[in-house]
Amino acid sequence: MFVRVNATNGVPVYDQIARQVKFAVADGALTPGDLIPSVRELSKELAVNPNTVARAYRELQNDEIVESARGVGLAVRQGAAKTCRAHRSEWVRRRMRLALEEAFDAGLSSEQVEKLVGEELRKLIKARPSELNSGDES
Amino acid sequence: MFVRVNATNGVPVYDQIARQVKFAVADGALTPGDLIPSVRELSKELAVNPNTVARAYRELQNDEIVESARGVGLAVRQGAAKTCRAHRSEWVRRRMRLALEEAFDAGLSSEQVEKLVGEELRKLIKARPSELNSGDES
Amino acid sequence: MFVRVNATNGVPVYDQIARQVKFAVADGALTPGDLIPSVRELSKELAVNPNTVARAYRELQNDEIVESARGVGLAVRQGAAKTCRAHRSEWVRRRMRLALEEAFDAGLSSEQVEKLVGEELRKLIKARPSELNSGDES
Amino acid sequence: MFVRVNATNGVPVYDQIARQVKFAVADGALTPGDLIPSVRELSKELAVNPNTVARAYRELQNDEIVESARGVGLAVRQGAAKTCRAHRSEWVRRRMRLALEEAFDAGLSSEQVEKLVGEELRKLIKARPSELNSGDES
DNA sequence: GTGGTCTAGACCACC
DNA sequence: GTGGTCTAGACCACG
Repeated sequence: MFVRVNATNGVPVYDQIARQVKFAVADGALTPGDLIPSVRELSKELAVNPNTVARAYRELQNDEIVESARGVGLAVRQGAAKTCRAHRSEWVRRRMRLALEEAFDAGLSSEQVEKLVGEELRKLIKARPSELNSGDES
Repeated sequence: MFVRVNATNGVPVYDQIARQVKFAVADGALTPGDLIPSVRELSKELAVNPNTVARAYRELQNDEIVESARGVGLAVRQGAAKTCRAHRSEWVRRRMRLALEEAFDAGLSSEQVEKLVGEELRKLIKARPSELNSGDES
Repeated sequence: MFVRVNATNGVPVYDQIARQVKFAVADGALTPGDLIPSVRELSKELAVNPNTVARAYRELQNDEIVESARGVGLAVRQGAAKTCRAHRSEWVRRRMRLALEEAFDAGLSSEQVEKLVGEELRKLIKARPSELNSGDES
Repeated sequence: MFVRVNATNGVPVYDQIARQVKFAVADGALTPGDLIPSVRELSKELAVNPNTVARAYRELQNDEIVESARGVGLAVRQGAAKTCRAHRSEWVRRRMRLALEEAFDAGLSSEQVEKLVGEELRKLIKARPSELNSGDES
């Protein structure tokens, strides 16, 4: 299954779920017409309350990623992949920009920031050598 | 004044205050013996609840950045600059690592992440040309 | 075929089916004695659960629009046209009144409502020039 | 108070609340900077569960009508009036268009629809003579 | 079986 | 005091 939640990192569980579904769509792991796991199923699998999953799914409907197929379940909408890639891109960019701004606000020079980013990036690439290439950004 | 807070960005106000004081010390804008603004003064200036400022100052005392000069106020401690630079460095690194990890978790390839970071970094450097060089990192 | 359903617009599918059969009778597209499509036939054509069609047909029997012709199917009853026209009229009126009430509840003035209704009405008439005149209202 | 809910008309309570707050902003009854009633307060007044109010308020935040002032409450955002008038207008229009489309789909001629709308409109205006003029539509 | 709404109540962080 | 998150469980309409 494509969803994994961490209940202890402060990020709301419903948010983690919604985001991971979006990323799965962005990657093509879910394609238009696919049904996403039922609320009850996923809530059992993740051992969280069904309402929490329902809340994540509600957000996916608000964002027009998914639509309700009456009495059947929730299906990925046409064109969702594009939306999801855009969301993902935007989201990652925003997080990155925030981190960089914080570094500058902390009083570091651009050289210091550049050096620090490079170091952390290299560490992470070394730690995750097996990254599969995924959907390109819009 | 060296403190500016944003009440609507989700970051706790007391946290913003404490951090900015630390950064001011790291930069040498505050040096050992300097008094930091009184709780009432700063709370008035920032239009913030005095309890919030008090909480920030409590954290600064816990972290041994400032100490109470009885009857006078709170003064920056000897050796605080070193501590603050270490805090700053550690904090910025952690934030950066988190942002990068999130980017990978979102399914981006290392090339995509590298490109994106570079873009955002260049944007920010252009937007803030007047960065003063500040204390080097431990 | 005179029935078309939209599974994603929130209106119950069985309701859409029942109503459209009634409207067909009101218009004279179905006349007393005509057999309506079998449950299995219609369910296959609409790609809908047979239970859903069955439920629609049950309502039509309750409303005395159709009756079971044993071993043959369901047939439009004598006098059904009059009933259907009445249902149609009542239903349309109720929907219209609700929409208008909502507009007032939203805080619009009667002038604003009048203007808005006129605009939408003109748009629709332009978009559907080929309306056939149908049964007059009771 | 500017909110009144009807728990028996099928429309979700949280939806009624969110919409009525929007309409209050559209009308200028709430202006930017105003705090909307606290979750607990409104839930007590309407005798509904606090979570239900919270859900309505969450939607208002998603729609950028309102923003959280940390520890203080939810405040109407700058520019919300414009957004709210647009939402209101769009919403009323959509409801009206649906009702009119339904009338045509039911097989009525444009003359019949026009007549029917006129009748219902006159009835309602007579029943609500004291409509105050409110914010114009964008 | 599916999702949707609502209630009741706990716990948290923040001001 | 404020909102935010999560749990637990009930009830409903739909297929």
